[in-house]
Amino acid sequence: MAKQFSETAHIDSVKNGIKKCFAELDTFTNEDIDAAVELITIKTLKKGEHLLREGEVSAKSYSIVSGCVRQYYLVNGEEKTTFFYTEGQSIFSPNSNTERIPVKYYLSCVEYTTLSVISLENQKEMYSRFPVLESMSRLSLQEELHNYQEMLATYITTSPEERYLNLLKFRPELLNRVPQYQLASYLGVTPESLSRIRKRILLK
Amino acid sequence: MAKQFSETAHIDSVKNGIKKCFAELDTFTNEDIDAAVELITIKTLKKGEHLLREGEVSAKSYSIVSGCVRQYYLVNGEEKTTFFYTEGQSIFSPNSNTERIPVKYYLSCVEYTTLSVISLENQKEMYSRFPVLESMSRLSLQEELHNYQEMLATYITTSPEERYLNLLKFRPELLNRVPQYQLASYLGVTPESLSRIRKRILLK
DNA sequence: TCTATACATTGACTTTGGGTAAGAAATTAT
DNA sequence: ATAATTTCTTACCCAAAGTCAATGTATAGA
Repeated sequence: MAKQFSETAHIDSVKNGIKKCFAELDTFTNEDIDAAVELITIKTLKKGEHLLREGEVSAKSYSIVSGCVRQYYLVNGEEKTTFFYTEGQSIFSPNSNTERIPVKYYLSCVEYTTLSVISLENQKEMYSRFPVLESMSRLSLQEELHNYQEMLATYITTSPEERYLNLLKFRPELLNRVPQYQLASYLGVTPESLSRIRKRILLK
Repeated sequence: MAKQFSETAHIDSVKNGIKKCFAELDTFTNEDIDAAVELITIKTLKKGEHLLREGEVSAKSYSIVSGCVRQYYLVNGEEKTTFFYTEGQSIFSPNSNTERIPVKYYLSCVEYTTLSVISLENQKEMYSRFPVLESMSRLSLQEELHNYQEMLATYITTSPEERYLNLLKFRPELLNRVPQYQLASYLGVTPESLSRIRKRILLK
């Protein structure tokens, strides 16, 4: 990823990828697809750059094409990580979007990240033009709610060590992509404790 | 709540209460309201009775009129409480409803509880007849998602003691309604630890 | 390539929570 | 009202996690 990497070429190829996704639904004509993709923009962010900061109002929905975005809160000077978004996951702040309420968290890139972005206005337009997409999004809203219900339940019912083992099982890629101190705060422990947990597990 | 308590009278008064709620929206005629309320049933449950058990498929949505419902998981013999629903809150299992997937948790009444119930079919009918209600429900779905995002974040970023203090601040009624061992598992600790936490706080 | 910085591990010590068991207090049922 | 049961508290000891400080190890920048 040095001299010969062209951002514009990258973005074009991403847009083509999205068109292919639409094509697979095969309810759309080519013109439909072009029109829909017109409503989307592609955004790339370098490692460490922020997508959103505490106090800002979100007026967009994102979907991760490649890379990793971390959600964290700043609680008296400390970053408390609450989520990692990776390929295929979408990011939106339900009530900030609809009610113009500032968010309380940060969204920061763990690595070079490519996102598809759609503004609220364009989203409305897209839904009114392609109602299928709206029902799809309602379904994914429901699924997302269900996911969060389960995540909360899992968090309440497990110890840090179990959470680390769950991470190993269900999102092993994260371990190689994310610095340990961020994983630690995601698991609800200090980096020192995570280090000890890892040691304990190795000894078994 | 003894001899002179009449269940049917209670249910009638609850239905009237609901009609008044609809009336306040004032987009409905009286016939509309009657028709809508026809689609709803009222259910009462005694303390300790279950609304839903692990393995069952939920085909209904509930809203608490009065009382308190506890959600818990059974993890190798232990009840792990993950939520308390009280007056005004609604209970539904997004993906069990739409995908017919069995739920993994229990819903049990902490005290005598009155619920309004609507089946999925009736819900569809209600939405097609009164589209306002559908957009309202989509909004509340979003809000619910936002709530869960915040709850997860809060849970990750706080200690059991802080969570207890938060409960004191934001849901103090729960402390008098819910037995401590259930609160304890909701806070992610044993009853003994909650007892110690309470003592520690008193000493400050 | 070397250096500065960030990140990870380890150790000593403190605090907090878990496990068990016993007894006190409060509820519930008879 | 009394007995039975459930719930809550306390005490003990142990394990796990927090804190602080020191030491390695990686990484990124100059």
